[in-house]
Amino acid sequence: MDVFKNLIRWYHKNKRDLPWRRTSDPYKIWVSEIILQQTRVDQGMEYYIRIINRYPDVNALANAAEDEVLKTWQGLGYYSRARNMLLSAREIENKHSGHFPENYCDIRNLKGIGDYTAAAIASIAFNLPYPVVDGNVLRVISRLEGITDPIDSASTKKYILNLLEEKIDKKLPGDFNQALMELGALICTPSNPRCIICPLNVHCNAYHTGRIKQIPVKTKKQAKKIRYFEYFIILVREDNKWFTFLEKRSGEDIWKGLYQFPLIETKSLLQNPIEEFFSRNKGFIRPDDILEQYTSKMISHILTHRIIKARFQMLLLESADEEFYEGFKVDYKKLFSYPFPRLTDRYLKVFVEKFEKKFV
DNA sequence: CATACGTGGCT
DNA sequence: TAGCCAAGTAT
Repeated sequence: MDVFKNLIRWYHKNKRDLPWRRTSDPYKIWVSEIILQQTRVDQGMEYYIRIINRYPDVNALANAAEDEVLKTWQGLGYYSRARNMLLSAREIENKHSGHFPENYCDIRNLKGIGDYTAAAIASIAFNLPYPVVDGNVLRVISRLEGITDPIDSASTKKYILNLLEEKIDKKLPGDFNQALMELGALICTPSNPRCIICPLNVHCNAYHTGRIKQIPVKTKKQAKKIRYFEYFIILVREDNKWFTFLEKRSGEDIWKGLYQFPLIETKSLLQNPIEEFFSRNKGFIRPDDILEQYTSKMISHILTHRIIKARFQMLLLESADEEFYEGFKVDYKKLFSYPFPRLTDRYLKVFVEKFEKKFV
Protein backbone atom coordinates (compact mmCIF):
# COMPACT_ATOMS: atom_id res chain seq x y z
CA MET A 1 0.00 0.00 0.00
CA ASP A 2 1.64 3.24 -1.11
CA VAL A 3 -1.07 5.52 0.30
CA PHE A 4 1.25 6.93 2.89
CA LYS A 5 4.19 7.19 0.51
CA ASN A 6 2.14 9.68 -1.47
CA LEU A 7 1.47 11.49 1.77
CA ILE A 8 5.14 11.74 2.74
CA ARG A 9 6.04 12.94 -0.74
CA TRP A 10 3.30 15.54 -0.56
CA TYR A 11 4.51 16.61 2.89
CA HIS A 12 8.08 17.22 1.84
CA LYS A 13 6.92 19.33 -1.05
CA ASN A 14 4.18 21.29 0.70
CA LYS A 15 4.98 21.54 4.41
CA ARG A 16 4.99 24.96 6.00
CA ASP A 17 8.28 26.42 7.11
CA LEU A 18 7.66 26.68 10.86
CA PRO A 19 10.29 27.62 13.45
CA TRP A 20 9.82 24.41 15.46
CA ARG A 21 10.50 22.41 12.29
CA ARG A 22 13.95 23.93 12.09
CA THR A 23 15.15 22.43 15.34
CA SER A 24 15.69 19.04 16.89
CA ASP A 25 15.85 20.46 20.40
CA PRO A 26 13.26 18.46 22.37
CA TYR A 27 12.67 21.45 24.64
CA LYS A 28 11.61 23.64 21.74
CA ILE A 29 9.52 20.90 20.20
CA TRP A 30 7.84 20.39 23.57
CA VAL A 31 7.05 24.11 23.88
CA SER A 32 5.58 24.15 20.37
CA GLU A 33 3.43 21.10 21.09
CA ILE A 34 2.03 22.59 24.28
CA ILE A 35 1.21 25.85 22.51
CA LEU A 36 -0.43 24.00 19.62
CA GLN A 37 -2.81 22.05 21.86
CA GLN A 38 -6.25 23.18 20.66
CA THR A 39 -4.59 26.22 19.12
CA ARG A 40 -3.98 27.19 15.50
CA VAL A 41 -0.49 27.79 14.16
CA ASP A 42 -1.37 31.41 13.31
CA GLN A 43 -2.48 32.07 16.83
CA GLY A 44 0.40 30.31 18.56
CA MET A 45 3.30 31.55 16.43
CA GLU A 46 4.03 34.82 18.21
CA TYR A 47 3.79 33.08 21.58
CA TYR A 48 6.31 30.44 20.49
CA ILE A 49 8.79 33.13 19.43
CA ARG A 50 8.25 35.08 22.64
CA ILE A 51 8.57 32.08 24.93
CA ILE A 52 11.68 30.68 23.25
CA ASN A 53 13.32 34.12 23.32
CA ARG A 54 12.50 34.58 26.95
CA TYR A 55 13.17 31.01 28.04
CA PRO A 56 15.71 29.53 25.60
CA ASP A 57 16.08 26.27 27.52
CA VAL A 58 14.56 24.14 30.28
CA ASN A 59 16.74 25.76 32.90
CA ALA A 60 15.59 29.26 32.02
CA LEU A 61 11.96 28.19 32.18
CA ALA A 62 12.40 26.23 35.40
CA ASN A 63 13.80 29.32 37.11
CA ALA A 64 10.97 31.60 36.05
CA ALA A 65 8.21 32.76 38.40
CA GLU A 66 4.70 31.50 37.67
CA ASP A 67 3.28 35.01 37.39
CA GLU A 68 5.87 35.87 34.77
CA VAL A 69 5.19 32.72 32.74
CA LEU A 70 1.46 33.41 32.89
CA LYS A 71 2.07 36.98 31.77
CA THR A 72 4.01 35.62 28.79
CA TRP A 73 1.11 33.26 28.09
CA GLN A 74 -1.53 35.98 28.55
CA GLY A 75 -4.10 35.93 25.77
CA LEU A 76 -3.42 32.38 24.55
CA GLY A 77 -6.03 30.70 26.74
CA TYR A 78 -6.04 27.33 28.49
CA TYR A 79 -3.70 28.68 31.13
CA SER A 80 -3.16 25.32 32.81
CA ARG A 81 -0.87 24.66 29.85
CA ALA A 82 1.47 27.38 31.07
CA ARG A 83 1.30 26.31 34.70
CA ASN A 84 1.89 22.66 33.83
CA MET A 85 4.71 23.52 31.45
CA LEU A 86 6.45 25.36 34.27
CA LEU A 87 5.89 22.45 36.68
CA SER A 88 7.33 20.05 34.13
CA ALA A 89 10.37 22.25 33.49
CA ARG A 90 11.09 22.17 37.22
CA GLU A 91 10.52 18.42 37.26
CA ILE A 92 13.04 18.03 34.44
CA GLU A 93 15.53 20.21 36.32
CA ASN A 94 15.15 18.30 39.56
CA LYS A 95 14.48 14.71 38.57
CA HIS A 96 16.10 14.46 35.15
CA SER A 97 19.17 16.62 35.88
CA GLY A 98 17.94 19.27 33.49
CA HIS A 99 17.98 16.81 30.61
CA PHE A 100 14.78 16.35 28.63
CA PRO A 101 13.58 12.72 29.00
CA GLU A 102 14.17 10.63 25.90
CA ASN A 103 11.69 7.77 26.23
CA TYR A 104 7.93 7.77 25.78
CA CYS A 105 7.10 6.75 29.32
CA ASP A 106 9.12 9.49 31.02
CA ILE A 107 7.82 12.07 28.55
CA ARG A 108 4.22 10.93 29.05
CA ASN A 109 4.57 11.27 32.83
CA LEU A 110 5.23 14.99 32.67
CA LYS A 111 2.36 17.28 33.60
CA GLY A 112 0.42 18.69 30.68
CA ILE A 113 1.59 15.90 28.40
CA GLY A 114 -1.02 13.35 27.37
CA ASP A 115 -1.05 10.58 24.77
CA TYR A 116 -0.91 12.94 21.83
CA THR A 117 1.90 15.23 23.03
CA ALA A 118 4.04 12.34 24.28
CA ALA A 119 3.80 10.65 20.88
CA ALA A 120 4.51 13.92 19.09
CA ILE A 121 7.67 14.67 21.08
CA ALA A 122 8.87 11.05 21.04
CA SER A 123 8.48 10.80 17.27
CA ILE A 124 9.61 14.28 16.22
CA ALA A 125 12.47 14.83 18.66
CA PHE A 126 13.64 11.24 19.23
CA ASN A 127 12.53 9.35 16.11
CA LEU A 128 10.48 6.88 18.14
CA PRO A 129 7.63 5.11 16.31
CA TYR A 130 4.61 6.41 18.27
CA PRO A 131 1.68 7.54 16.10
CA VAL A 132 -0.07 10.78 17.04
CA VAL A 133 -3.84 10.84 17.21
CA ASP A 134 -5.05 14.42 17.24
CA GLY A 135 -8.06 16.12 15.68
CA ASN A 136 -6.42 16.23 12.26
CA VAL A 137 -5.49 12.56 12.30
CA LEU A 138 -8.98 11.53 13.43
CA ARG A 139 -10.51 13.52 10.58
CA VAL A 140 -8.08 12.33 7.90
CA ILE A 141 -8.22 8.66 8.86
CA SER A 142 -11.96 8.54 9.46
CA ARG A 143 -12.51 9.94 5.96
CA LEU A 144 -9.87 7.74 4.40
CA GLU A 145 -11.34 4.61 5.97
CA GLY A 146 -14.97 5.67 5.90
CA ILE A 147 -15.30 5.40 9.67
CA THR A 148 -18.78 6.49 10.80
CA ASP A 149 -18.40 5.80 14.51
CA PRO A 150 -18.04 9.06 16.45
CA ILE A 151 -14.38 10.12 16.52
CA ASP A 152 -14.71 11.54 20.04
CA SER A 153 -15.28 8.10 21.54
CA ALA A 154 -12.34 6.36 23.15
CA SER A 155 -12.87 3.17 21.17
CA THR A 156 -12.64 4.93 17.79
CA LYS A 157 -9.46 6.70 18.88
CA LYS A 158 -8.02 3.39 19.99
CA TYR A 159 -9.00 1.79 16.70
CA ILE A 160 -7.26 4.54 14.71
CA LEU A 161 -4.21 4.40 16.96
CA ASN A 162 -3.89 0.65 16.38
CA LEU A 163 -4.29 1.13 12.66
CA LEU A 164 -1.51 3.72 12.60
CA GLU A 165 0.82 1.65 14.76
CA GLU A 166 0.88 -0.72 11.83
CA LYS A 167 1.23 1.93 9.15
CA ILE A 168 3.68 4.35 10.77
CA ASP A 169 7.03 4.82 9.04
CA LYS A 170 9.49 3.33 11.51
CA LYS A 171 12.41 5.18 9.94
CA LEU A 172 10.90 8.66 10.05
CA PRO A 173 7.93 8.53 12.40
CA GLY A 174 8.14 12.28 13.03
CA ASP A 175 7.63 13.08 9.37
CA PHE A 176 4.88 10.50 9.10
CA ASN A 177 3.00 12.05 12.02
CA GLN A 178 3.51 15.61 10.90
CA ALA A 179 2.50 14.75 7.35
CA LEU A 180 -0.82 13.39 8.56
CA MET A 181 -1.45 16.48 10.67
CA GLU A 182 -0.29 18.86 7.95
CA LEU A 183 -2.66 17.22 5.50
CA GLY A 184 -5.50 17.70 7.96
CA ALA A 185 -4.57 21.34 8.46
CA LEU A 186 -4.06 22.27 4.80
CA ILE A 187 -6.09 19.85 2.63
CA CYS A 188 -8.40 17.59 4.61
CA THR A 189 -9.98 20.49 6.49
CA PRO A 190 -13.24 20.22 8.45
CA SER A 191 -15.20 22.27 5.93
CA ASN A 192 -14.52 22.58 2.21
CA PRO A 193 -11.66 20.10 2.07
CA ARG A 194 -9.55 20.33 -1.07
CA CYS A 195 -10.14 16.76 -2.19
CA ILE A 196 -9.29 17.48 -5.83
CA ILE A 197 -5.65 18.12 -4.96
CA CYS A 198 -5.43 15.66 -2.07
CA PRO A 199 -2.58 13.15 -2.44
CA LEU A 200 -4.78 10.50 -0.82
CA ASN A 201 -7.97 11.03 -2.82
CA VAL A 202 -7.51 7.85 -4.86
CA HIS A 203 -7.72 5.81 -1.66
CA CYS A 204 -10.25 7.92 0.23
CA ASN A 205 -13.45 6.10 1.14
CA ALA A 206 -15.42 9.21 2.10
CA TYR A 207 -14.43 10.94 -1.13
CA HIS A 208 -15.48 8.08 -3.36
CA THR A 209 -18.74 7.47 -1.54
CA GLY A 210 -19.65 11.18 -1.46
CA ARG A 211 -19.59 11.34 2.33
CA ILE A 212 -16.95 14.02 2.89
CA LYS A 213 -19.50 16.27 4.55
CA GLN A 214 -20.83 13.48 6.77
CA ILE A 215 -17.47 12.22 8.03
CA PRO A 216 -16.11 12.57 10.63
CA VAL A 217 -19.08 11.97 12.89
CA LYS A 218 -19.08 13.73 16.25
CA THR A 219 -21.42 13.46 19.20
CA LYS A 220 -23.35 16.56 20.12
CA LYS A 221 -22.00 19.38 22.22
CA GLN A 222 -23.84 20.88 25.14
CA ALA A 223 -25.40 24.34 25.30
CA LYS A 224 -23.65 27.42 26.62
CA LYS A 225 -24.24 28.42 30.22
CA ILE A 226 -24.20 32.02 31.31
CA ARG A 227 -22.12 33.40 34.19
CA TYR A 228 -22.34 36.99 35.41
CA PHE A 229 -19.14 38.71 36.53
CA GLU A 230 -19.35 42.06 38.29
CA TYR A 231 -15.88 43.58 38.69
CA PHE A 232 -14.91 46.51 40.90
CA ILE A 233 -12.03 48.68 39.87
CA ILE A 234 -11.34 50.56 43.06
CA LEU A 235 -8.94 53.47 42.91
CA VAL A 236 -7.55 55.15 46.00
CA ARG A 237 -4.98 57.89 46.27
CA GLU A 238 -2.39 57.81 49.00
CA ASP A 239 0.76 59.92 49.22
CA ASN A 240 0.11 61.26 45.72
CA LYS A 241 0.10 57.75 44.26
CA TRP A 242 -2.83 55.74 43.00
CA PHE A 243 -3.58 52.25 44.18
CA THR A 244 -6.06 49.59 43.21
CA PHE A 245 -6.97 46.15 44.51
CA LEU A 246 -6.50 42.70 43.04
CA GLU A 247 -7.04 39.04 43.82
CA LYS A 248 -5.32 35.97 42.40
CA ARG A 249 -7.77 33.42 41.05
CA SER A 250 -7.49 30.02 42.69
CA GLY A 251 -9.57 26.88 42.78
CA GLU A 252 -10.47 24.64 39.86
CA ASP A 253 -12.12 27.20 37.69
CA ILE A 254 -11.56 29.35 34.65
CA TRP A 255 -8.46 31.57 34.61
CA LYS A 256 -6.79 29.85 37.54
CA GLY A 257 -3.58 31.64 38.46
CA LEU A 258 -4.53 34.86 36.70
CA TYR A 259 -5.47 38.05 38.53
CA GLN A 260 -8.72 39.94 38.77
CA PHE A 261 -10.29 43.02 40.27
CA PRO A 262 -12.56 42.37 43.24
CA LEU A 263 -15.37 40.28 41.80
CA ILE A 264 -18.92 39.28 42.57
CA GLU A 265 -20.13 36.36 40.52
CA THR A 266 -23.85 35.63 40.21
CA LYS A 267 -26.17 33.39 38.22
CA SER A 268 -28.31 36.31 37.17
CA LEU A 269 -27.70 40.00 36.64
CA LEU A 270 -27.12 41.99 39.81
CA GLN A 271 -29.54 44.88 40.20
CA ASN A 272 -27.54 46.86 42.74
CA PRO A 273 -23.93 45.80 42.35
CA ILE A 274 -22.49 48.61 44.48
CA GLU A 275 -24.89 47.88 47.34
CA GLU A 276 -24.03 44.22 47.09
CA PHE A 277 -20.34 45.00 47.19
CA PHE A 278 -20.76 47.12 50.33
CA SER A 279 -22.64 44.41 52.12
CA ARG A 280 -20.14 41.74 51.13
CA ASN A 281 -17.11 43.83 52.08
CA LYS A 282 -18.18 45.55 55.26
CA GLY A 283 -15.64 48.08 56.49
CA PHE A 284 -13.60 48.00 53.28
CA ILE A 285 -15.10 51.06 51.63
CA ARG A 286 -17.83 53.50 52.64
CA PRO A 287 -20.40 55.05 50.30
CA ASP A 288 -19.47 58.51 51.62
CA ASP A 289 -15.92 58.09 50.36
CA ILE A 290 -16.88 57.70 46.71
CA LEU A 291 -15.64 60.70 44.73
CA GLU A 292 -16.60 59.38 41.35
CA GLN A 293 -18.34 56.30 40.03
CA TYR A 294 -18.77 54.86 36.56
CA THR A 295 -20.42 51.67 35.29
CA SER A 296 -19.24 50.09 32.06
CA LYS A 297 -21.52 48.56 29.46
CA MET A 298 -22.24 44.87 29.74
CA ILE A 299 -19.54 42.92 27.94
CA SER A 300 -20.24 39.45 26.56
CA HIS A 301 -17.19 37.25 26.59
CA ILE A 302 -17.85 34.13 24.52
CA LEU A 303 -16.13 30.87 25.40
CA THR A 304 -16.65 27.44 23.89
CA HIS A 305 -19.20 26.28 26.46
CA ARG A 306 -19.79 29.47 28.41
CA ILE A 307 -20.90 33.01 28.02
CA ILE A 308 -19.54 35.39 30.60
CA LYS A 309 -21.51 38.59 30.89
CA ALA A 310 -19.23 41.05 32.62
CA ARG A 311 -19.46 44.59 33.86
CA PHE A 312 -16.86 46.84 35.46
CA GLN A 313 -17.71 49.29 38.25
CA MET A 314 -15.10 52.00 38.58
CA LEU A 315 -14.96 53.63 42.00
CA LEU A 316 -12.70 56.58 42.72
CA LEU A 317 -12.26 56.78 46.48
CA GLU A 318 -10.97 59.05 49.18
CA SER A 319 -9.79 56.12 51.22
CA ALA A 320 -10.27 52.41 51.86
CA ASP A 321 -9.57 50.12 54.77
CA GLU A 322 -7.56 47.37 53.22
CA GLU A 323 -7.60 45.27 56.39
CA PHE A 324 -11.18 44.42 55.52
CA TYR A 325 -10.29 43.17 52.09
CA GLU A 326 -9.03 39.66 51.32
CA GLY A 327 -7.05 40.56 48.23
CA PHE A 328 -4.12 42.92 48.10
CA LYS A 329 -3.28 46.51 47.22
CA VAL A 330 -1.37 47.30 44.03
CA ASP A 331 0.38 50.41 42.81
CA TYR A 332 -1.65 51.40 39.74
CA LYS A 333 1.58 51.83 37.78
CA LYS A 334 2.35 48.14 38.30
CA LEU A 335 -1.10 46.93 37.30
CA PHE A 336 -0.06 45.90 33.83
CA SER A 337 2.66 43.57 35.02
CA TYR A 338 -0.01 41.16 36.28
CA PRO A 339 -1.45 38.46 34.01
CA PHE A 340 -5.12 39.06 33.20
CA PRO A 341 -7.63 37.17 31.10
CA ARG A 342 -8.43 38.66 27.70
CA LEU A 343 -11.73 40.04 28.97
CA THR A 344 -10.01 42.18 31.59
CA ASP A 345 -7.06 43.08 29.40
CA ARG A 346 -9.42 44.38 26.73
CA TYR A 347 -11.45 46.43 29.14
CA LEU A 348 -8.31 47.83 30.72
CA LYS A 349 -7.29 49.31 27.38
CA VAL A 350 -10.67 51.06 27.14
CA PHE A 351 -10.34 52.13 30.74
CA VAL A 352 -6.93 53.69 30.19
CA GLU A 353 -8.22 55.67 27.21
CA LYS A 354 -11.24 56.88 29.06
CA PHE A 355 -10.13 57.53 32.62
CA GLU A 356 -6.44 57.46 33.15
CA LYS A 357 -5.87 61.15 32.55
CA LYS A 358 -8.33 61.89 35.33
CA PHE A 359 -6.21 60.48 38.06
CA VAL A 360 -2.72 59.55 36.93
C1' DC B 1 -17.05 8.62 30.20
C1' DA B 2 -18.47 13.46 30.63
C1' DT B 3 -17.11 17.89 31.64
C1' DA B 4 -14.16 21.98 32.27
C1' DC B 5 -10.72 24.63 30.46
C1' DG B 6 -9.74 30.22 26.33
C1' DT B 7 -9.38 32.48 22.40
C1' DG B 8 -10.13 33.72 17.69
C1' DG B 9 -11.21 32.68 12.92
C1' DC B 10 -14.40 30.84 9.65
C1' DT B 11 -18.98 29.72 7.71
C1' DT C 1 -25.23 35.05 13.38
C1' DA C 2 -24.76 31.29 16.22
C1' DG C 3 -22.18 27.45 16.00
C1' DC C 4 -18.19 24.95 14.91
C1' DC C 5 -13.71 23.89 15.86
C1' DA C 6 -8.20 24.11 16.41
C1' DA C 7 -1.26 19.94 16.78
C1' DG C 8 -5.60 17.98 24.06
C1' DT C 9 -5.21 17.31 29.14
C1' DA C 10 -6.86 16.68 33.75
C1' DT C 11 -10.28 15.18 36.72
